[in-house]
Amino acid sequence: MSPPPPPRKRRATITTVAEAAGVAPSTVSRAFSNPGRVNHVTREHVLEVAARLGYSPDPTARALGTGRTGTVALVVPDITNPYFAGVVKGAERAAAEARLTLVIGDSQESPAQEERLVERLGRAVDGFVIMASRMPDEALRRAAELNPLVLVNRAVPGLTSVVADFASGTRQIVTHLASHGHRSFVFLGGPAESWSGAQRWIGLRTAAEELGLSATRFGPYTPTMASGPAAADALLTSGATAVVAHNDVLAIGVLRRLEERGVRVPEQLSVVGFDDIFGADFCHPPLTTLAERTTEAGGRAVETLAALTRPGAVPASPEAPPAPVRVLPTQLVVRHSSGPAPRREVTP
Amino acid sequence: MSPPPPPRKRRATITTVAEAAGVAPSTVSRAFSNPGRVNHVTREHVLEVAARLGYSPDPTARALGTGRTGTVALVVPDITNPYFAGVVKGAERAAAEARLTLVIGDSQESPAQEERLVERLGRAVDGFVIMASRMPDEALRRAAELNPLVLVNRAVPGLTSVVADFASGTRQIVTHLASHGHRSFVFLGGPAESWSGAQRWIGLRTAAEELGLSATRFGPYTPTMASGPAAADALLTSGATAVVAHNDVLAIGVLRRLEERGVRVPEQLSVVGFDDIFGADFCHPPLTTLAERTTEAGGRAVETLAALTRPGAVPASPEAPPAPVRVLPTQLVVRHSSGPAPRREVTP
DNA sequence: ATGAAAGCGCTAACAT
DNA sequence: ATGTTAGCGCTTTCAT
Repeated sequence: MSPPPPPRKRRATITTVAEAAGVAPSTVSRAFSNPGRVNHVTREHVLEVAARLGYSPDPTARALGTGRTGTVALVVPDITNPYFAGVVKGAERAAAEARLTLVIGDSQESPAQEERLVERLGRAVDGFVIMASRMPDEALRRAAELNPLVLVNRAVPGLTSVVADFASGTRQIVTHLASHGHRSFVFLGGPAESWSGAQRWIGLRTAAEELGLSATRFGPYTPTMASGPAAADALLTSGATAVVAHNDVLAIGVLRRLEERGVRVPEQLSVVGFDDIFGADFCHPPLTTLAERTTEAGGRAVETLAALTRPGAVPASPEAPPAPVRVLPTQLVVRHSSGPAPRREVTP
Repeated sequence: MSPPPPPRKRRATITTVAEAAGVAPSTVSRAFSNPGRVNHVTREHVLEVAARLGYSPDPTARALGTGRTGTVALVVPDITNPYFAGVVKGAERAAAEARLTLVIGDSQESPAQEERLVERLGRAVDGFVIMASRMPDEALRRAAELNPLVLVNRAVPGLTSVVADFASGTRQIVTHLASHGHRSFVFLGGPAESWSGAQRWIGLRTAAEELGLSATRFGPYTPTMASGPAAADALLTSGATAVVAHNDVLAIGVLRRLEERGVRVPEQLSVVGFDDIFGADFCHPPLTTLAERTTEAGGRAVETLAALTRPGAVPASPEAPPAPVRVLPTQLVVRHSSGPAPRREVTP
């Protein structure tokens, strides 16, 4: 009944290798981390012995001395959300290029869990890229004092970040709707802690005002498909002709519910999402949505982080210049979930 | 132009705290990791000082001594594949229950990258759960000698694992097809290194034989939507009436291509997938697919791992009993992508 | 109950 | 070019 005990082997250490090779531990160390400062032939020899013993340097022990681990962490609010796939891919590519190991942490949409993760991983990694952080500004600033850190889709004064151009994106959405004769729309809001959610709403409202539409916010809703029915039902009582959802998974959940309830999209109701996730192009009908350059965002974020963690970088400087925030373009992908506003019954 | 230097703060160490609290470092250590072996009031005091200084023990340094880090790694072949979402969720729940931190590594479908990851993370975590490993048996065995390790959807003699019941699952699929009058089907194979891919094909072929159908394998195909067109086109030339794809994302890719080419599903062709991923229920038509208990698999895997990594566990025992493999049931979810075989032109 | 000291695996001066 | 030594932050005997 007890788990089987596969025999565990003791790993070779630098001392083991040193003895077996007849050299000092420091020579072994150099052979691995400072080639060029050791004779070529002894290096060969050491490496060979090490290989035979199955030795490889312990990054943990190394880190204790140097403070550098060669690992960076990407933390996301919900790895289950296909939205983050692009960020992960981009981050992986950039990490590989910078010869960094990437680990992923999932905060499960919980600010507390996110803090715990950052706290816990802080000593084990060289830095963080935090995607769509739910942590309060203050906590983020504190974290940034302990570890290099770059934010994606979250801006905090003083911290470096890469964000999508929501101002432009939301304007594209509202313009699209207006051009189809919609006079108003409702926004299905996401989590209260979501910075990008806030940006989306601000942008939407501003654009609506400029274009003379009226905008109403519903929610907040958890951005999962399971929230679709509640959101859709709320929507239906409002008589809206168009709806913009916090993100695509919520939008798809809404779409499903509308279909269940016999509401035709886009004939009776237009729906627009954010993110252009896996599935947005094959749901029914295919979803009009604002696409971000997530892969690029992930890549740029770890590139920036890599620069921040490179040896020479970042001695404590009291008078730091404002951290740069890099803005990435967004693009509205028009599919079939949005179209002309339904005609009103007008008495002639 | 250079990245902004946010001033970095030095973390408090056990010594800092000891001095500030007027006790020895060992007392601080005990206050954190061995309460009960320190006077209650001094403990309170130490903890308070530590909090004031923002101190928390460095898991890395701790690991150097104890060999335990409180972290486990989940490695997956492609975090981008929605299939893994369930495993991740289950693993997270179980990790939280066992008070373990979970990090995720993505091997990007590369056996080499997977090995590198395991090698690199080996010292930084207490153990691994490796999902759908692409590594050769031998490499896996070697890894298991260095770290506790449990496999998901991969069986290697001697190693502990949790796997889906593909024998039953594939029989369900073939029975479903046979009951609809299909006399043959083609299997769109996945990556050559995929153990579960192999199991799927073996099961399919066996069941087909028993039920008197004929089965043909195509591929291998990369299990992404991008492979859909090639797979679908190959399929079309074969005149098959039914197709079983390596997984859902490939199946959905095929579905899209078929729609493009005007092939009606399921009237002209039935398609079945594996995994029941996000999207399988809202693609067009909704996909018939074999559902696994991925969340349970992820949960059980880290539970098992947690048991394996618990202090007392697993001293090197030479004569280990065969490791248990736990089999989880599978269930065919019939949706609208599969149905009766098209009638053949039969001359009477 | 607490302190002192050794050591975990490695790197980085400092010697030689 | 290589060996010696002193830590890195923590846990853990062993004393007291």
